[in-house]
Amino acid sequence: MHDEVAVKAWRELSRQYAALSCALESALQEQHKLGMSEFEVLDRLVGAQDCTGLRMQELGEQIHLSQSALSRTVARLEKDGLVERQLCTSDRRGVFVHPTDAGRERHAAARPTHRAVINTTLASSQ
Amino acid sequence: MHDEVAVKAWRELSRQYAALSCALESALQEQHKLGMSEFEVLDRLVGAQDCTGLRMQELGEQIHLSQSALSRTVARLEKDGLVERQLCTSDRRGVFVHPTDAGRERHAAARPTHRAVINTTLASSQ
DNA sequence: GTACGTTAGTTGCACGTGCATTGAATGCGC
DNA sequence: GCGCATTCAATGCACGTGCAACTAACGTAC
Repeated sequence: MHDEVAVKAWRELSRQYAALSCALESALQEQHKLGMSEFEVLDRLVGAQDCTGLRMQELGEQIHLSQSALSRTVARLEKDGLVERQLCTSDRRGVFVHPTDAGRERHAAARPTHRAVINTTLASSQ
Repeated sequence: MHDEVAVKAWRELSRQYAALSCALESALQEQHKLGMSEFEVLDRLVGAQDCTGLRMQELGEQIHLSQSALSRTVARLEKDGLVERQLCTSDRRGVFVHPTDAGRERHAAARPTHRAVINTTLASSQ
Protein backbone atom coordinates (compact mmCIF):
# COMPACT_ATOMS: atom_id res chain seq x y z
CA MET A 1 0.00 0.00 0.00
CA HIS A 2 0.89 3.60 -0.36
CA ASP A 3 0.87 4.02 3.37
CA GLU A 4 3.43 1.34 3.94
CA VAL A 5 5.85 2.92 1.51
CA ALA A 6 5.58 6.15 3.46
CA VAL A 7 6.08 4.34 6.76
CA LYS A 8 9.19 2.69 5.38
CA ALA A 9 10.47 6.08 4.31
CA TRP A 10 9.83 7.45 7.78
CA ARG A 11 11.64 4.57 9.43
CA GLU A 12 14.56 4.99 7.09
CA LEU A 13 14.66 8.71 7.79
CA SER A 14 14.49 8.01 11.47
CA ARG A 15 17.27 5.46 11.29
CA GLN A 16 19.60 7.73 9.38
CA TYR A 17 18.92 10.67 11.62
CA ALA A 18 19.51 8.64 14.74
CA ALA A 19 22.77 7.21 13.44
CA LEU A 20 24.12 10.54 12.30
CA SER A 21 23.00 12.73 15.17
CA CYS A 22 24.28 10.21 17.66
CA ALA A 23 27.65 9.96 15.93
CA LEU A 24 27.93 13.72 15.66
CA GLU A 25 26.96 14.28 19.25
CA SER A 26 29.52 11.91 20.66
CA ALA A 27 32.36 12.86 18.30
CA LEU A 28 31.91 16.58 18.88
CA GLN A 29 31.50 16.15 22.60
CA GLU A 30 34.47 13.88 23.00
CA GLN A 31 36.91 15.66 20.73
CA HIS A 32 35.84 19.27 21.08
CA LYS A 33 33.62 19.59 24.13
CA LEU A 34 30.75 20.76 22.00
CA GLY A 35 27.20 19.53 21.82
CA MET A 36 25.65 19.10 18.42
CA SER A 37 23.29 22.05 18.86
CA GLU A 38 26.15 24.20 20.07
CA PHE A 39 28.20 23.35 17.03
CA GLU A 40 25.28 24.09 14.75
CA VAL A 41 24.89 27.53 16.29
CA LEU A 42 28.60 28.23 16.00
CA ASP A 43 28.57 26.97 12.43
CA ARG A 44 25.81 29.37 11.42
CA LEU A 45 27.42 32.26 13.22
CA VAL A 46 30.80 31.75 11.61
CA GLY A 47 29.17 31.07 8.28
CA ALA A 48 27.35 34.38 8.40
CA GLN A 49 29.82 36.92 7.15
CA ASP A 50 28.07 39.77 8.84
CA CYS A 51 30.38 40.89 11.61
CA THR A 52 27.57 42.14 13.76
CA GLY A 53 26.38 38.59 14.20
CA LEU A 54 22.91 37.14 13.88
CA ARG A 55 19.79 37.82 15.82
CA MET A 56 18.36 35.02 17.89
CA GLN A 57 15.40 35.02 15.57
CA GLU A 58 17.55 34.46 12.50
CA LEU A 59 19.30 31.61 14.24
CA GLY A 60 15.95 30.12 15.13
CA GLU A 61 14.92 30.08 11.50
CA GLN A 62 18.00 28.14 10.49
CA ILE A 63 18.26 25.70 13.33
CA HIS A 64 15.46 23.47 14.30
CA LEU A 65 15.24 24.23 17.98
CA SER A 66 12.56 25.81 20.07
CA GLN A 67 13.07 29.38 21.11
CA SER A 68 13.80 28.39 24.67
CA ALA A 69 16.26 25.68 23.68
CA LEU A 70 18.08 28.12 21.44
CA SER A 71 18.20 30.68 24.21
CA ARG A 72 19.82 28.18 26.55
CA THR A 73 22.20 26.87 23.91
CA VAL A 74 23.46 30.39 23.30
CA ALA A 75 23.68 30.89 27.07
CA ARG A 76 25.91 27.83 27.34
CA LEU A 77 28.11 29.05 24.51
CA GLU A 78 28.37 32.43 26.18
CA LYS A 79 29.28 30.87 29.50
CA ASP A 80 32.08 29.01 27.76
CA GLY A 81 33.28 32.24 26.17
CA LEU A 82 32.56 31.11 22.63
CA VAL A 83 29.97 33.72 21.72
CA GLU A 84 28.90 37.12 22.94
CA ARG A 85 25.47 38.60 23.19
CA GLN A 86 24.91 42.19 22.28
CA LEU A 87 21.76 44.21 22.61
CA CYS A 88 20.49 45.41 19.29
CA THR A 89 20.46 49.19 19.38
CA SER A 90 17.82 49.73 16.74
CA ASP A 91 15.38 47.29 18.32
CA ARG A 92 16.20 46.78 21.94
CA ARG A 93 14.12 43.64 22.14
CA GLY A 94 16.55 41.95 19.77
CA VAL A 95 19.83 40.30 20.67
CA PHE A 96 22.78 39.97 18.35
CA VAL A 97 24.97 36.94 18.83
CA HIS A 98 28.45 36.79 17.42
CA PRO A 99 31.35 34.38 17.91
CA THR A 100 34.39 35.35 19.92
CA ASP A 101 37.91 34.54 18.76
CA ALA A 102 37.82 31.48 20.98
CA GLY A 103 34.54 30.53 19.37
CA ARG A 104 36.01 30.82 15.91
CA GLU A 105 38.98 28.70 16.92
CA ARG A 106 36.81 26.04 18.48
CA HIS A 107 34.65 25.98 15.41
CA ALA A 108 37.62 25.75 13.08
CA ALA A 109 38.93 22.82 15.10
CA ALA A 110 35.59 21.05 15.17
CA ARG A 111 34.53 21.53 11.59
CA PRO A 112 36.74 18.81 10.10
CA THR A 113 35.37 16.36 12.64
CA HIS A 114 31.84 17.40 11.78
CA ARG A 115 32.40 17.01 8.05
CA ALA A 116 34.20 13.70 8.45
CA VAL A 117 31.53 12.17 10.64
CA ILE A 118 28.82 13.21 8.23
CA ASN A 119 30.65 11.78 5.27
CA THR A 120 31.53 8.47 6.81
CA THR A 121 28.23 7.94 8.58
CA LEU A 122 26.10 8.85 5.60
CA ALA A 123 28.22 6.65 3.39
CA SER A 124 28.05 3.64 5.69
CA SER A 125 24.39 3.91 6.52
CA GLN A 126 22.82 3.70 3.11
CA MET B 1 33.15 20.70 -2.44
CA HIS B 2 32.24 17.18 -1.57
CA ASP B 3 31.96 18.09 2.07
CA GLU B 4 29.43 20.76 1.45
CA VAL B 5 27.20 18.40 -0.46
CA ALA B 6 27.23 16.09 2.53
CA VAL B 7 26.51 18.94 4.91
CA LYS B 8 23.55 19.96 2.81
CA ALA B 9 22.31 16.39 2.91
CA TRP B 10 22.65 16.36 6.68
CA ARG B 11 20.77 19.59 7.05
CA GLU B 12 18.04 18.34 4.79
CA LEU B 13 17.83 15.10 6.75
CA SER B 14 17.71 17.07 9.94
CA ARG B 15 14.99 19.36 8.65
CA GLN B 16 12.78 16.53 7.50
CA TYR B 17 13.25 14.58 10.69
CA ALA B 18 12.43 17.58 12.84
CA ALA B 19 9.30 18.39 10.85
CA LEU B 20 8.01 14.87 10.87
CA SER B 21 8.87 13.86 14.40
CA CYS B 22 7.43 17.07 15.74
CA ALA B 23 4.21 16.63 13.76
CA LEU B 24 3.89 13.00 14.83
CA GLU B 25 4.57 13.76 18.44
CA SER B 26 1.94 16.44 18.73
CA ALA B 27 -0.70 14.66 16.64
CA LEU B 28 -0.35 11.39 18.52
CA GLN B 29 -0.24 13.10 21.86
CA GLU B 30 -3.22 15.32 21.21
CA GLN B 31 -5.48 12.81 19.52
CA HIS B 32 -4.48 9.59 21.21
CA LYS B 33 -2.51 10.40 24.35
CA LEU B 34 0.50 8.60 23.00
CA GLY B 35 4.07 9.75 22.66
CA MET B 36 5.91 8.97 19.46
CA SER B 37 8.17 6.41 21.10
CA GLU B 38 5.21 4.79 22.77
CA PHE B 39 3.41 4.47 19.47
CA GLU B 40 6.50 3.03 17.84
CA VAL B 41 6.72 0.37 20.52
CA LEU B 42 3.04 -0.47 20.21
CA ASP B 43 3.38 -0.55 16.44
CA ARG B 44 6.18 -3.08 16.57
CA LEU B 45 4.41 -5.20 19.14
CA VAL B 46 1.17 -5.36 17.21
CA GLY B 47 3.09 -5.87 13.99
CA ALA B 48 4.86 -8.88 15.41
CA GLN B 49 2.45 -11.75 14.98
CA ASP B 50 4.09 -13.82 17.65
CA CYS B 51 1.55 -13.93 20.46
CA THR B 52 4.17 -14.27 23.14
CA GLY B 53 5.35 -10.75 22.38
CA LEU B 54 8.84 -9.43 21.86
CA ARG B 55 11.78 -9.31 24.15
CA MET B 56 13.05 -5.92 25.22
CA GLN B 57 16.19 -6.68 23.30
CA GLU B 58 14.32 -7.30 20.06
CA LEU B 59 12.44 -4.07 20.51
CA GLY B 60 15.70 -2.30 21.06
CA GLU B 61 17.03 -3.52 17.75
CA GLN B 62 14.05 -2.13 15.88
CA ILE B 63 13.58 1.15 17.65
CA HIS B 64 16.31 3.64 17.98
CA LEU B 65 16.24 4.23 21.68
CA SER B 66 18.72 3.56 24.40
CA GLN B 67 18.13 0.55 26.54
CA SER B 68 17.11 2.69 29.49
CA ALA B 69 14.76 4.85 27.44
CA LEU B 70 13.10 1.74 26.06
CA SER B 71 12.73 0.31 29.53
CA ARG B 72 10.96 3.45 30.69
CA THR B 73 8.81 3.70 27.59
CA VAL B 74 7.56 0.17 28.18
CA ALA B 75 7.04 1.05 31.84
CA ARG B 76 4.82 3.96 30.84
CA LEU B 77 2.85 1.77 28.47
CA GLU B 78 2.43 -0.81 31.20
CA LYS B 79 1.27 1.80 33.67
CA ASP B 80 -1.37 2.87 31.18
CA GLY B 81 -2.47 -0.72 30.75
CA LEU B 82 -1.47 -0.92 27.10
CA VAL B 83 1.17 -3.63 27.37
CA GLU B 84 2.11 -6.36 29.80
CA ARG B 85 5.50 -7.59 30.84
CA GLN B 86 6.11 -11.25 31.31
CA LEU B 87 9.18 -12.98 32.57
CA CYS B 88 10.75 -15.23 30.01
CA THR B 89 10.78 -18.74 31.43
CA SER B 90 13.63 -20.06 29.34
CA ASP B 91 15.96 -17.16 30.12
CA ARG B 92 14.83 -15.47 33.28
CA ARG B 93 16.86 -12.37 32.56
CA GLY B 94 14.66 -11.67 29.56
CA VAL B 95 11.29 -9.94 29.56
CA PHE B 96 8.55 -10.52 27.03
CA VAL B 97 6.36 -7.57 26.23
CA HIS B 98 3.01 -7.98 24.58
CA PRO B 99 0.11 -5.62 23.95
CA THR B 100 -3.10 -5.89 25.93
CA ASP B 101 -6.50 -5.60 24.29
CA ALA B 102 -6.57 -1.95 25.27
CA GLY B 103 -3.15 -1.56 23.68
CA ARG B 104 -4.35 -3.09 20.46
CA GLU B 105 -7.37 -0.81 20.43
CA ARG B 106 -5.33 2.29 21.09
CA HIS B 107 -2.91 1.31 18.39
CA ALA B 108 -5.69 0.65 15.90
CA ALA B 109 -7.13 4.07 16.66
CA ALA B 110 -3.79 5.83 16.36
CA ARG B 111 -2.45 4.13 13.27
CA PRO B 112 -4.50 6.11 10.75
CA THR B 113 -3.31 9.32 12.36
CA HIS B 114 0.26 8.11 12.20
CA ARG B 115 0.01 7.15 8.55
CA ALA B 116 -1.78 10.36 7.61
CA VAL B 117 0.72 12.62 9.32
CA ILE B 118 3.61 10.83 7.64
CA ASN B 119 2.03 11.10 4.24
CA THR B 120 1.07 14.73 4.44
CA THR B 121 4.23 15.91 6.14
CA LEU B 122 6.58 14.03 3.84
CA ALA B 123 4.67 15.29 0.84
CA SER B 124 4.68 18.92 1.94
CA SER B 125 8.27 19.04 3.10
CA GLN B 126 10.09 18.02 -0.04
C1' DG C 1 0.40 61.57 26.12
C1' DT C 2 -2.11 56.57 27.32
C1' DA C 3 -3.77 52.07 26.24
C1' DC C 4 -3.59 47.91 23.71
C1' DG C 5 -1.90 44.22 20.83
C1' DT C 6 2.34 42.24 18.98
C1' DT C 7 7.05 40.68 18.91
C1' DA C 8 11.77 39.25 21.02
C1' DG C 9 13.91 36.80 24.26
C1' DT C 10 14.30 34.59 28.99
C1' DT C 11 12.84 31.55 32.79
C1' DG C 12 10.06 27.95 35.75
C1' DC C 13 8.80 23.57 35.27
C1' DA C 14 7.93 18.86 33.80
C1' DC C 15 9.42 15.30 30.99
C1' DG C 16 12.05 12.08 28.03
C1' DT C 17 16.65 10.60 27.11
C1' DG C 18 21.50 8.79 27.63
C1' DC C 19 25.28 7.28 30.54
C1' DA C 20 26.84 4.69 34.16
C1' DT C 21 25.78 1.62 37.77
C1' DT C 22 23.37 -2.08 39.85
C1' DG C 23 21.15 -6.67 40.40
C1' DA C 24 19.94 -10.88 38.68
C1' DA C 25 20.45 -14.86 35.61
C1' DT C 26 23.20 -17.35 32.34
C1' DG C 27 27.14 -19.91 30.36
C1' DC C 28 31.84 -21.37 30.52
C1' DG C 29 36.18 -23.09 32.49
C1' DC C 30 38.00 -25.56 36.08
C1' DG D 1 30.38 -28.23 42.88
C1' DC D 2 32.87 -23.02 42.55
C1' DG D 3 34.29 -18.78 40.42
C1' DC D 4 34.10 -15.38 36.70
C1' DA D 5 32.94 -12.90 32.68
C1' DT D 6 28.84 -11.81 30.06
C1' DT D 7 24.12 -10.54 29.11
C1' DC D 8 19.45 -8.56 30.18
C1' DA D 9 16.83 -5.28 32.20
C1' DA D 10 15.93 -1.64 35.79
C1' DT D 11 17.34 2.57 38.29
C1' DG D 12 19.97 7.04 39.95
C1' DC D 13 21.32 10.96 38.04
C1' DA D 14 22.38 14.86 35.04
C1' DC D 15 21.16 17.22 31.08
C1' DG D 16 18.79 19.17 26.98
C1' DT D 17 14.28 20.17 25.30
C1' DG D 18 9.44 22.00 24.75
C1' DC D 19 5.52 24.41 26.68
C1' DA D 20 3.62 28.05 29.07
C1' DA D 21 4.17 32.14 31.54
C1' DC D 22 6.69 36.24 32.01
C1' DT D 23 9.28 40.75 31.09
C1' DA D 24 10.66 44.24 28.08
C1' DA D 25 10.33 46.92 23.92
C1' DC D 26 7.99 48.20 19.84
C1' DG D 27 4.06 49.97 16.85
C1' DT D 28 -0.45 51.73 16.29
C1' DA D 29 -4.77 54.02 17.42
C1' DC D 30 -6.87 57.24 19.94
